[in-house]
Amino acid sequence: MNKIITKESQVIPQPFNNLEPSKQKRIIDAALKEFAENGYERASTNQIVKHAEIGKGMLFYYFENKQGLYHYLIDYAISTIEREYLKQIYMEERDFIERFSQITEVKMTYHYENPNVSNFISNMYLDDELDLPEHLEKRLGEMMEEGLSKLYEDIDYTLFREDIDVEKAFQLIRWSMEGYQNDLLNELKGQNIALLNLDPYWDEFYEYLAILKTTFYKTEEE
Amino acid sequence: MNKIITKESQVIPQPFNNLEPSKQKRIIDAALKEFAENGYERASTNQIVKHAEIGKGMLFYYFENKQGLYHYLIDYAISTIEREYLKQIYMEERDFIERFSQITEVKMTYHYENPNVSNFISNMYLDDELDLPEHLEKRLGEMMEEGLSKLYEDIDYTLFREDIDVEKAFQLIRWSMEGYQNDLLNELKGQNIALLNLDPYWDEFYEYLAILKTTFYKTEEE
DNA sequence: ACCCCTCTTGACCACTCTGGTCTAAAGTGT
DNA sequence: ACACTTTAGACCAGAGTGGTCAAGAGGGGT
Repeated sequence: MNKIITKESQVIPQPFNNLEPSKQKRIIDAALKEFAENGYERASTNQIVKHAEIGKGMLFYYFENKQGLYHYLIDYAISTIEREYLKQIYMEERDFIERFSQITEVKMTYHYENPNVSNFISNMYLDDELDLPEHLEKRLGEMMEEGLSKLYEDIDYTLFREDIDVEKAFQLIRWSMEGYQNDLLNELKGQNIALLNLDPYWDEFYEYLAILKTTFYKTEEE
Repeated sequence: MNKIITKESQVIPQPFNNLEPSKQKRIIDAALKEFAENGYERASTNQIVKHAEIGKGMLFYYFENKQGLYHYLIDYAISTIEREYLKQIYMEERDFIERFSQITEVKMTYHYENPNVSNFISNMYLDDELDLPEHLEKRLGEMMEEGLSKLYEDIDYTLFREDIDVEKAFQLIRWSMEGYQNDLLNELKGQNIALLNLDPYWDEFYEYLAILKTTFYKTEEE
């Protein structure tokens, strides 16, 4: 017997956990990438073992089957996102634009340090017709909720000018920053980020933030 | 001989053009959808003939091969987009927010009346590793350029408040409206739009526009 | 020397699907 | 009756699928 069953009756692949971390990482990365690029159905276990540089048999020795691997990856992705992205957000900042700016920075950093996880999770949401076990659905829901609370909790409403609806202002600011982020990601796609100096983009980003503050916040004169 | 060669040495499928329009449409729609959902490589000609309700042989009687069909569809898509979307934009409106609002309306209408073309073209841009013949690349470029000029040409800069960079304001407004549009499309995805009353969403959209005007345009007091 | 257990490989399986061909027939016009 | 166009789908060779399994490698205990 080389699998143990936890209280949640979730199968933990023991031999896999005992692997040298570098090999573990190779497999996880290869799998995340394959699923991210192709979705669950079309992802090929043959491609995964090829890129992970392991024999075909090993994948099914470590994991029960393709679906088991996929569920493991979702679990893995949620854990790193919570640990390395959500937990990094500094909640003492009560200025909405500053808070969101910080979230954008953390998110971009995370995206470039874990591109496979990042792509895997966003494409997983697009994959229809896959039903996940309850405990994963639950964890995804919790992650979602935690993300939302990081965005909106404890925000100082009094900074906003009074002639506009604050909730709508939130959305407009969110769309603006996400739009900048998307355009940027698109522009830099395919380039090796390690060789790239992102500072000019951050400067540009801060200029946009300044405009958002000018337009959506109260003017400071008495 | 049932193909004719034009001056641009582009193959026009003559028997296909002589088809009853309803059958033509069935084939085009089935193909657009299959390519949109799967990308060029993974789109299946078997699925196309099945959904178009024609025999397998017919597809290769009408078109030289899979690639010929794909190129025909790109050409077709560009034509309808130019005719039914770009040409509908009213250029006399010099207020940027109003202009963009109008573009959003036309685009949404087009999207719901031609969802297959719309999805086909946007997913085509995501498809790497396909190189198109020069005349198609050229037409795509022209379409792009026409779209951009519809957005920015002849805009009245004097409406904007003077303490912000107008170019950056353009982007912020663009991201805001595109963000609203994306969120909405996402929310309504899968629902039958014919049965849906979109008016409340338009009302909400106009409220956002009002805020954008309040924040980015000059106040009218003397 | 031997056993036992874990770890590893890749050939192999039965199956599905691929783009494309081709034969044979049905329709159409004269 | 004949020529021509249009139609359907069985068929092809090849590639790829998730998953299995027999065979062996490595290492610790005796």
